[in-house]
Amino acid sequence: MTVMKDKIVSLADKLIRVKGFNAFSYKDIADPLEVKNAAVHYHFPSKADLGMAVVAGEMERFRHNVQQWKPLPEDEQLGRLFDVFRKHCYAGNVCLMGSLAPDYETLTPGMQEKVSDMAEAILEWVTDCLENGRQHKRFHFKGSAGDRALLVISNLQSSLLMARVMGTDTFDRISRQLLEDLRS
Amino acid sequence: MTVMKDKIVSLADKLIRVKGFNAFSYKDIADPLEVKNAAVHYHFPSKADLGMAVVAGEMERFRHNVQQWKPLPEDEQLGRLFDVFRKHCYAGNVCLMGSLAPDYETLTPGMQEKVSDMAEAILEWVTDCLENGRQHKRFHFKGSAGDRALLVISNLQSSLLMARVMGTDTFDRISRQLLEDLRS
DNA sequence: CAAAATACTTACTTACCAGTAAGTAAGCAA
DNA sequence: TTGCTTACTTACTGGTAAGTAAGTATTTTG
Repeated sequence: MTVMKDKIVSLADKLIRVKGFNAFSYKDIADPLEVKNAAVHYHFPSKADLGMAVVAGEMERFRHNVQQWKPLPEDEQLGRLFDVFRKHCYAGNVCLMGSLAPDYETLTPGMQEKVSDMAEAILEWVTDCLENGRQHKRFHFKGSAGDRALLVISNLQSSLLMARVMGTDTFDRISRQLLEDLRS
Repeated sequence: MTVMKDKIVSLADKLIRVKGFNAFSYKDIADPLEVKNAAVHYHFPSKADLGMAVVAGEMERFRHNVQQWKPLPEDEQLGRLFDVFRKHCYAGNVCLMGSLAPDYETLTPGMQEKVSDMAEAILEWVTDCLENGRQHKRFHFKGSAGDRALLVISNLQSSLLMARVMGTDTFDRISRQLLEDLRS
């Protein structure tokens, strides 16, 4: 990936999180980077190509993160995931899933697949994290790890959405509660 | 409200839930109703006016519902709220908050206020429901009722989003877990 | 050194969007 | 029956959207 390509994806990522996929245009990317919209089309012929690159970038960061967290105890691993979301909250972002899921029906099949893959990858990781954490007595919860993981992800996702509407402390109230529930 | 006005709001409601506020146009409303887009502008001069009418309609339904649920025990009242969301899930809808929150930064101040009011009204009701339910020993949970209510709402909201990406049973897995947690 | 690939710009197209101005048919009201 | 209101239609505007074709400067490569 070239420098410009990186800049475009990074800006698109921010725009998707702040304005939503259908509310930003190539102009919103071209202007700040001081190029013409055709330059953006050169790197990403269609908006769906750009969207898929953004999702792919997020997936790569996620995989890199969980790899680095591996030596940590499970409760701390999950805490790191919460930290990622907390940073997004303070930056005024929502998560990619939270932004793209409402627009899901308007996305190309290619993008839908990428979004769906992302959801499954995160769910799988949280499920394993919870399952292992329970075995090591670091987490305590009823029901299956998979169901509990859905609950955790769903909370992380919409706490960012609610924080946007009701203020940033909404995120902290939800995530604190959630972590406390799991630890006791 | 005239018949046509009702039809427009009802169609707009569906479009917001399925495609998102920024992804539907006046044409999407005018065509199925077999009128011209100017007719829609006649009833709702700007798209924000239409959006606010949709939110107001949802608020009215919500107020009407909770009024009707009042005689029920609190756990059943909350169950009814879950039923409303479940029906949306099966209809392929997300909730209004789930759809409008990601687009929040692109909304007019007037719409932002309506969305914010809606969020607070729902939070207030769920908080009271949980608080009263706990006093009557029908709910059991740690922490404040307000924080717990945030968790409940956040789960309802994003379970609809996740259901869209991962399939409808996602909603049931999350909501079942959530209700069981509260009852025991 | 020539050819080819890279990374754009210029200039454009097609399509759609929200919104509006002006007109009209039907109904009601004094 | 005249005037006013309601509920539209017709016809349009200005703006913006995604996307493209053709050209150009720069770098890379055989």
